[in-house]
Amino acid sequence: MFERYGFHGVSVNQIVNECGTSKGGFYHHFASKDELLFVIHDYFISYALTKAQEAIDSNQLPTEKMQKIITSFLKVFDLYKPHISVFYQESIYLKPQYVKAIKEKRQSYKQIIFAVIKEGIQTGEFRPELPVEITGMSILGMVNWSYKWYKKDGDKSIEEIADIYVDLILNSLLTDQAKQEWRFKDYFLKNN
Amino acid sequence: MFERYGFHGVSVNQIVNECGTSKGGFYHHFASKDELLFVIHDYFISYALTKAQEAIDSNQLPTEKMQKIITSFLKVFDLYKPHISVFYQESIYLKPQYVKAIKEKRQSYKQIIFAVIKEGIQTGEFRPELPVEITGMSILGMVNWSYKWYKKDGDKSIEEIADIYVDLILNSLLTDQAKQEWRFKDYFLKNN
DNA sequence: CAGGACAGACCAACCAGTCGGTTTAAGCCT
DNA sequence: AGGCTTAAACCGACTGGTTGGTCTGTCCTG
Repeated sequence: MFERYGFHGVSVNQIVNECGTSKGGFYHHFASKDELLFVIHDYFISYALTKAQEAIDSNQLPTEKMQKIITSFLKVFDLYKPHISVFYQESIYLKPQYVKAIKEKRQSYKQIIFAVIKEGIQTGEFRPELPVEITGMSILGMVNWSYKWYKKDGDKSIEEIADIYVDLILNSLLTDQAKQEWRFKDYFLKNN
Repeated sequence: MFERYGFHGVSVNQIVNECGTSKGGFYHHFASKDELLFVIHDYFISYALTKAQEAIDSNQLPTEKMQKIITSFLKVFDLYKPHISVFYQESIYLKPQYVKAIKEKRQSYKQIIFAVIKEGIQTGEFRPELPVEITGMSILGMVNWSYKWYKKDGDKSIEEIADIYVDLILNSLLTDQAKQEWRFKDYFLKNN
């Protein structure tokens, strides 16, 4: 077996070749390959966190907050697909300091989602029998996974996908009573 | 910077050391590291596929089929968590022949889920306004992602998590009419 | 002419895979 | 039962090649 296929993610040599630069240039700007990966991750996670924070800081109903979070979450995949793909290929064996920093930001995002679900249950919009953590993780998983299949030139735009996800999620979360309220009707897909 | 942390997944040396065997022994049983990874993946994906196939071959309502698929899907994470973890760390740069074989099995699984959703829409159990592919991918993502956080000794058992996921998914899928039918009541969480 | 930006040869570490040799154990003959 | 044969199981030093990172030096700009 002689064939090799480029084993372990993207090497620094590949990066500098495709950028038309050099090893020296690269290490002049980044302390290590780990740092580059961290910066790439920070770029898109910061966008997601900012948008989610904006949503929960607003004076809106939990349903509306959830809609805004899901929509901006999916938007991240549209804006930063390349960043995210690099990161998911490489992320496993970063130095502990970088892993820590990344985990903290992801933890914050998770907590925002949990907080909205809790608030929605308190206001009576969301079903009280739902366990906050598992429900939150299911939402995170459902949306996060879409980076694996979403294509910019696919059948559906990111906004259309977001509308579908919001419909699916709110159908799971809202109480029967809340679903019948007029103010929420715009969040559901039209029954053709 | 001298420190190294074992960069790219698990090396063959690490594997044979921890197994108390040797390079020679390893390559006596496997043609390549790729083949080992393929065998590991095939082990758990075959279980999932078999269970899902059993579900759709049964003479049951789409709702019941979906419940069986989700439950067995989650069970895979309980049974094969180590296999799955190894695979997700390593999978990116397999030789094309292995990638092809793996993608085919994953494609089959996807098609089974799509088929159940289609059938459910045809029988009137599931909401006709839902797009089959996106809905299917959202279910796949939601369940698949749980390998990242599920712990055997966590708060909730895999069966409890499955019950919650089935509730969430069926609340998204079922029509208002179907939800009120007596025969589906057991699939929903109790309203305490 | 000073200092940041960049180039690329170079290095030690590490990787998947090889190969000649050794151990183990089962089958067979007497 | 005990020796003989044979092949599979297993070992680990070794190889060719790639990796992340370093270092010396050059270029460019103020």
